[in-house]
Amino acid sequence: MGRPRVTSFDVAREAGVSQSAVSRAYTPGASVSAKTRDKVFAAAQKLGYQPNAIARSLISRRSNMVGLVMADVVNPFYPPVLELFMRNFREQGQRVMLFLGGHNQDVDELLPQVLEYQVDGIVITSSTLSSEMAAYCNKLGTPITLFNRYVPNARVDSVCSDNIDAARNIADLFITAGHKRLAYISGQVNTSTNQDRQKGFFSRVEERRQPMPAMAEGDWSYQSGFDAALKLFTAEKLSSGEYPDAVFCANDLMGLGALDAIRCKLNLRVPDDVSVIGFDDTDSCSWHNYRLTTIRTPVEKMVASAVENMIARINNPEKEIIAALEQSLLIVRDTARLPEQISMPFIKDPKPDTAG
Amino acid sequence: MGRPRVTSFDVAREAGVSQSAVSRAYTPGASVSAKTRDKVFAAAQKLGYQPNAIARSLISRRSNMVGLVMADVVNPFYPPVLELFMRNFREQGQRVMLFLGGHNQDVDELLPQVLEYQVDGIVITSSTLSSEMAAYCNKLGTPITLFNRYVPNARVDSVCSDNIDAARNIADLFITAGHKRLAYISGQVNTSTNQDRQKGFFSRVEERRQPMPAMAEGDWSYQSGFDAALKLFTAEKLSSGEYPDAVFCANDLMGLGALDAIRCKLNLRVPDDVSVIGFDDTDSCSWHNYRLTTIRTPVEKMVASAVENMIARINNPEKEIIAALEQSLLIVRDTARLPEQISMPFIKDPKPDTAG
DNA sequence: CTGAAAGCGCTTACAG
DNA sequence: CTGAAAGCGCTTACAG
Repeated sequence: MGRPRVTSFDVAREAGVSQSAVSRAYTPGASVSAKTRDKVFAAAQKLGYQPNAIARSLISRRSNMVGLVMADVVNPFYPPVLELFMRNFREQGQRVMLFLGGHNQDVDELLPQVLEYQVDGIVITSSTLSSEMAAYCNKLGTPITLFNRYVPNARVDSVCSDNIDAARNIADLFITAGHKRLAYISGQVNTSTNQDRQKGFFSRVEERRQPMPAMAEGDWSYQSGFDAALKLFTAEKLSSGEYPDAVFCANDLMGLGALDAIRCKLNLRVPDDVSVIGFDDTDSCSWHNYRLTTIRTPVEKMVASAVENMIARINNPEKEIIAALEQSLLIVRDTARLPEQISMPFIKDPKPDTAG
Repeated sequence: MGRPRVTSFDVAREAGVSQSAVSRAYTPGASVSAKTRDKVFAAAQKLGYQPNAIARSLISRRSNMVGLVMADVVNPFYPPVLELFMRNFREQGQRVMLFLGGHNQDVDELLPQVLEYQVDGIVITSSTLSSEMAAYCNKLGTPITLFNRYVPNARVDSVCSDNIDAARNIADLFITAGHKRLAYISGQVNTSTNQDRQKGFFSRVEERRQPMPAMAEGDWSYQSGFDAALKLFTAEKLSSGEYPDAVFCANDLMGLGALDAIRCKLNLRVPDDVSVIGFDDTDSCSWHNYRLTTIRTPVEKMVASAVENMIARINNPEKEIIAALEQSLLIVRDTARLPEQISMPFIKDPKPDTAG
C-alpha cells in the first residue's frame, strides 16, 4: 500500500547511469559494458531493486507466463502431469498461471480470464474448447495446446496418447489368452477418454468375432469401480459360473476398486478366476497388495513435447500445427493372465524384493 | 507476433466516447451512465476487446494474482489442498501463479521470481523462508502466509494443524488401549512435520512412563513404509513375540505400506496382533482393503482461513498477524485397537455397505 | 456523468 | 557503449 517502489530510475540515479543502462544491465545480450553492469547491480543490491515483470510484459508484449488449465487435480493421474508441466515450463523460463476447470464448456468460460493476463500460450489438459474460442485465441495470437484431447481441423496443437489403440490391444490380450467372457468398467461416459477406450476395446472384440463384453458404468473413482464390479458379478452369475473372466477398467482407480470387490467381497482369485487390467499406471498399482497390470501413458514424453512445441510456436506463430499421438506401454504385473506372445510394447514390473 | 491489439482507444473510437469512459465501463462502481456502458460493451463485443490485466496491474498496483508455492504435489496430501486454494482464491477474484519448490532453502531462491510479477500475496505450503526473505517481502509490502509451517516472531501469518497435539493423542490412545511395544515410522527426518509428529508421540510416551517406541526411518513414500515395517519386525522379534504391537506412521502412504508388509509379508493380523495408525486421511485410507485408522487435518478450514486472511491483509497491511493452530480429528476405521474412551475428537467411518 | 492528461515501470529504436 | 525519448494499455485524480 503506497509503499514507494524502487524503480529503475532510482537505481540509475544511485549508480550514476541512465535508466536505459539499468534496463540493459538486466537484459541478456544487451550492449552494456561490464563496468556499467557492475555499477547497476551494486546499486540495485543496495536499494533492493528487482525489475518489474509486469511493466516489462506490457512494453515487450511478452509476459513469460503461460496458462495451464487442468481438469481434475485430485485424480491421481494428474499430479505427476502437473509436476512435469511445471518443471518443463520452468526450464523454458515460463511461469505458470494455473486454472482448474471442469469439462469443455467451462473451459470456454475460463479462457477469457486467462487471456486477460496476456499469457504467451495456453495448455488445456483433458478438455476441449469450442471452435469459436479457438478462432478467437488464434486472432489474438495466443497459441493453444491440447493435452489428451484432439480436435480435427482446428488450428490448435495437440498431444495425446492413443487410447483407442491401447484398448484394442487389451482386447487382443484377453482374447488371445483364452478369456471367454469379457467385461468393461467405464469412466464417465461423456468424456472422450472413456469413449476412446471403450470404442477401441469393443471394436476389437467385434472384429475378433467374440461375444460383446458386459459393461458397467463407473465415474473414474475407486468406489465406482468397486460398485461396478459388484454389478458385473451378480449372485446369479456367480452361482452359474457365468461371471466375467476378464475385466478391463477404464482407469486404475476403478481397477483397484474392482480388484478389492472381486477378491475381498466376492472371494474370487485374481488372475486365476478373473483377469483385471487398468489404465494409467498410477502409483498405487505397484503396491504389494495390488500389483495391477495396467497401461502406462508416456506422460514424460507427452508433456515434454507439449511444452517444447508451445515454446516453438510462441517464437514462431507460423509454425505448422502438430497432432502427436503417442503409443502406450503395457505394464505387466500380477492381475491378468496374458498370452505367450504379447502384441504390444510392454515391460514387466518385477515384484520388488524388499525383504531387506 | 505484431498482431495489433485491440485497445480501449479503439473501443472508444468505435463507441464514440472517450477512452476514460471505456475504462470506467469495466470498473465496477465507477460513475458511468448505463447508456455509455452499453455503447462501450457493444463496441467491445464488435471488436473483440477485453481489458488488458497487465496494463491494469501496472497502473493500479494491484495484480490480482497471488503466488502459491507448493512443496510436493505428488504426495496425495497436496492435490486436495491445491484444489481448495484454487477454488478459494478464485472466489476472491484472485488468479494463482503456481510454483513448485522443494525445501526451505529453495523457497528463498524461488521468492524473487514470484515477487517479480508483483503478486498481491504469497502462500507457502510446508516450507519456511529465511527471516531475511521475510523482511524483504515485508519491505515490499507483499504479505506472506505460511501453510503448515510456523515461524515464531516473524511478521508472517501462518495456519497450521497441531501435529504435536495429534501425535500426543495417538500415544495416549495406544497406551490406554493396552499396547505395550510401540513403534514409530518417521517421514523425512529433517521436515518440521515429521519432527512435530515424532516429538509429540515420544514425549507423551515418556510422560506416561512407558518404554520408548522403536523407530524406523521412512521418507513419506509407500515403499519406505513397507521397508520400515520390515525393519521393525525382524525375524528375531517375530519368533520371540517381542515385535511391536502398535505402529504410528507419520503419514498414510507409509501406513499403507506398513500394513501391506505386516499383513501380506509378515502374516500378522491387524489389529489383533498389531495396531496401525496413519496421518492425513488420504483417499486410499478408506479403500475396502485397507480401512486405515488415521488422523484428518481440517484442510478445508485451514485453506479457507489462509485465503480469507490473505485477502484481508492485502486490503489492510496493518492487520494483526495471525497464527492459527487447528485441531485434528481421529478417523476411526479398522486398523487399530482403541480404548473405550477416546481422548480426542473423532468420527467413525462406517464400512460402506455397497453390496448393491 | 464525462473527457483530457498524467503516469504506472519498463523496453527499444534512434542518434551520438 | 550510452542517453533521451517514445510508448506499451491502462487507471485515476482533476476540472467541467
